[in-house]
Amino acid sequence: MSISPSLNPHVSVDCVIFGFSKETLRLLLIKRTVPNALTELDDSYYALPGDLVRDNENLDEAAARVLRELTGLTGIFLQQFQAFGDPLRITKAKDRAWLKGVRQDPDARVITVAYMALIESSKVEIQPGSFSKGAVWLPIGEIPELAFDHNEISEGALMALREKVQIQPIAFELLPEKFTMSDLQALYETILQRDLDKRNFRRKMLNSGVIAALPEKQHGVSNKPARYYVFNRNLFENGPMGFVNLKMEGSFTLFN
Amino acid sequence: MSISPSLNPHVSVDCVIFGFSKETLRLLLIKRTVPNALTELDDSYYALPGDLVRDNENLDEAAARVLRELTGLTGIFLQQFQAFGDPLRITKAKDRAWLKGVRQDPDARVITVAYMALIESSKVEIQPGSFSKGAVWLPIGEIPELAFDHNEISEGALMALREKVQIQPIAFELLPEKFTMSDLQALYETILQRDLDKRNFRRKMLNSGVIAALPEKQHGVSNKPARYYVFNRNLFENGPMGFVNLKMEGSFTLFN
DNA sequence: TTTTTAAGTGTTCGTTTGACACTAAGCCTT
DNA sequence: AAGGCTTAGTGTCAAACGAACACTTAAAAA
Repeated sequence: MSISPSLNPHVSVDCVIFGFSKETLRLLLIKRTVPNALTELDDSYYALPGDLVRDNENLDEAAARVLRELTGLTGIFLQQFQAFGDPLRITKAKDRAWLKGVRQDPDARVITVAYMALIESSKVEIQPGSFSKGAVWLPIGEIPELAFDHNEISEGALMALREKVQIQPIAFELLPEKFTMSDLQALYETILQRDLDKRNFRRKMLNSGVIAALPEKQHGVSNKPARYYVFNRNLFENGPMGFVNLKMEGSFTLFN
Repeated sequence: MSISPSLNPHVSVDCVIFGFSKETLRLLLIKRTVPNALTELDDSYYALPGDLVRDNENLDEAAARVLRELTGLTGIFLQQFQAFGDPLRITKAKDRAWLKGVRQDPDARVITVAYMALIESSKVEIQPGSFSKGAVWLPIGEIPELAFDHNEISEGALMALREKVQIQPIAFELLPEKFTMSDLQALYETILQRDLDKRNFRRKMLNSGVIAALPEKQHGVSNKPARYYVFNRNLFENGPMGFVNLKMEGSFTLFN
């Protein structure tokens, strides 16, 4: 290890992008292909979308850019949750092979600031571009070995999400505009990994004032049609640059 | 702004060190003297203790080192809370003057990972060394303009502390081994900036099991002597490298 | 002995939580 | 048309918790 200035650590942002579909919480991961695969190893693997922070942007902007370049979306719930900077982050052979194709100094250390994003997965249209070698939504229970320390980062994001969701009404970011109580409950149950009582859940949600009932109900379902609800967007305000911040203070706790 | 590799951002850690004395919450700040003060400006100012992260250490280690080099203490509650990386962090004249004396490339951007530390302030003995130009405990209500974006970082730390303290029993880190209920309540009231009901506070604390009564009471006070309590250290476990992690899960909420 | 100061103590009421089981509405099948 | 299937939707009660509230006690000082 040199101490020359050129080996200052690189600083990147990585986005742990959560979605919810088919009753499962999923992560949006990108497929990396090692450019010059001289090895016999499988030459592709998954990673969190991320990029080096550019000279002229701050960390939030860098994360928003990564998200936009991959999904085309802006104004998404996006929150920094932890910085990772172990000097031994980059040890896997595949990681080193990939870096060689991409960086001037593949031996330099990388410190990454991790963000979590919550998006309604049906909104996402993967953008053509450097990320688009292939991006997939993988259920959180089926995440394979990822690049670098991205497994650890994903775990951290999930833990942070579980905590957040019990304090602030942010889970709605993962649902479409209109949703049923059952949708919402299934989402919370998936995130928290435990069953919630239906009646208590409804009572709590309705009393809290974070959702409002629509006159509309489901159509064409082969059972009693469920009422649709919307999240009460009055609780939100728009932050400095397209970010969404919660106005609501405290007082949103859950169940059982 | 160049894009040459030598202008990779620097990565530093900064420690927001909280202490509690004379019924006030305080920050431990260091005094910086601009080496070649060619200006007429006052040539010293306060900053958060911090340092560049070294090649061979991870972020937690760097923060622990900064804390140790300044205070001589190890095994302190120390927790990362946010990374700051605005490209315009370094604009003040004093900051630039100081950097010129210290860095090879004073124009390079610095991204800092901020930690908060909770220590019993009477334990601190300021160590001789690079920080020791002068270090002081300043009440959080009387923090002057600090270096870089350190005011913003301190504010963030205080907000993070307020949140944390309501969820996990960490405030004890700021008190001596033995303390009275009134000490404890005064601490919470200071952190949360609101009054708490004495009887409800006692009940909550005792029922929660996080403190245990000692047989011992105060001596030589000119009023009814208060009982001493200790924090129940069984709730803690020692983390990988002298860090202290909480075992306790959820279920520690406060009042009013 | 009285005064001053801070410690210590219980109860009541309203709210919130958690446990729990049946009816309603629509489609599908026969 | 009737019955079956599936999911939506609803209320009550008991226990725990939270908030409000005032007097007595122990020690030193005057």
